[in-house]
Amino acid sequence: MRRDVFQAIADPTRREIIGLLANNPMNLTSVTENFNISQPAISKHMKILIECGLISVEKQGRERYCEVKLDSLNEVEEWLAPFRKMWEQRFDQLDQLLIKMQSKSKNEQ
Amino acid sequence: MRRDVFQAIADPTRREIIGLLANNPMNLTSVTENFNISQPAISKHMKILIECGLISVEKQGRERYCEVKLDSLNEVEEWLAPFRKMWEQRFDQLDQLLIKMQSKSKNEQ
DNA sequence: TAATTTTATAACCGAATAGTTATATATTAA
DNA sequence: TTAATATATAACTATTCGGTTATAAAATTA
Repeated sequence: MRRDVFQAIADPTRREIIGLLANNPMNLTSVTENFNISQPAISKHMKILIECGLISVEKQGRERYCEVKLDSLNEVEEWLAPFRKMWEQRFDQLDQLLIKMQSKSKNEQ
Repeated sequence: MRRDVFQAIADPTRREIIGLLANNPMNLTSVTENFNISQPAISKHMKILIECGLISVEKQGRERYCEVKLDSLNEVEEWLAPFRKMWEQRFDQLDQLLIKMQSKSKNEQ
């Protein structure tokens, strides 16, 4: 079973759970109340999120408080970084081209 | 069938394909040579990548030249952005705490 | 102690995923 | 024209995914 951050955030419900918990940590029942799926389904999503370090759980009596571990998203961040750099570079090149074209048209006036 | 960028980059082979093509565009056969899976398997991955705008294909004779569309990764970037912000904020708070603690220990000397 | 609440787990189901092999269809080269 | 090359597609398979219901276990409340 592949179990990594990329696979974890592929599911829209899990992305929502992350967003929900980033704002305020809460227990599993509260998380469940925010969705139209059963508690076991949420438990399963949680298991995946926990297994790849996206969420941590603290036992408090019979409840389990769930919290997002934001730094675990770093793996995605790092994969994305070089592409963002290339993308920005392209924009810079486009900018320079536009500047060149503008100064050229000025000279022609 | 869900088909979005998050699901597309969930597969490690597809992430590799994106990385490969970001460096230099190439045809499907060349992409295939970089992996230990069959040509139809690569074709299927390509279909998914094309369908969610991560890759564009240009027909050139019997070959198909494949190119990454970097801006399509923006969806991931945008989802990640607020979390990165929160994450940085936490570091800032930690920094401020450390500064406070340092100045306090200085006063105590 | 009995009832309630919170969570986990088992067993199941249909659909999706990631691969395979075989084959068809263009296009190019001999 | 025939052979070779590049790609697409069909049919199949095993596994995973995302959900369900039923039930168990642990902790809390009445």
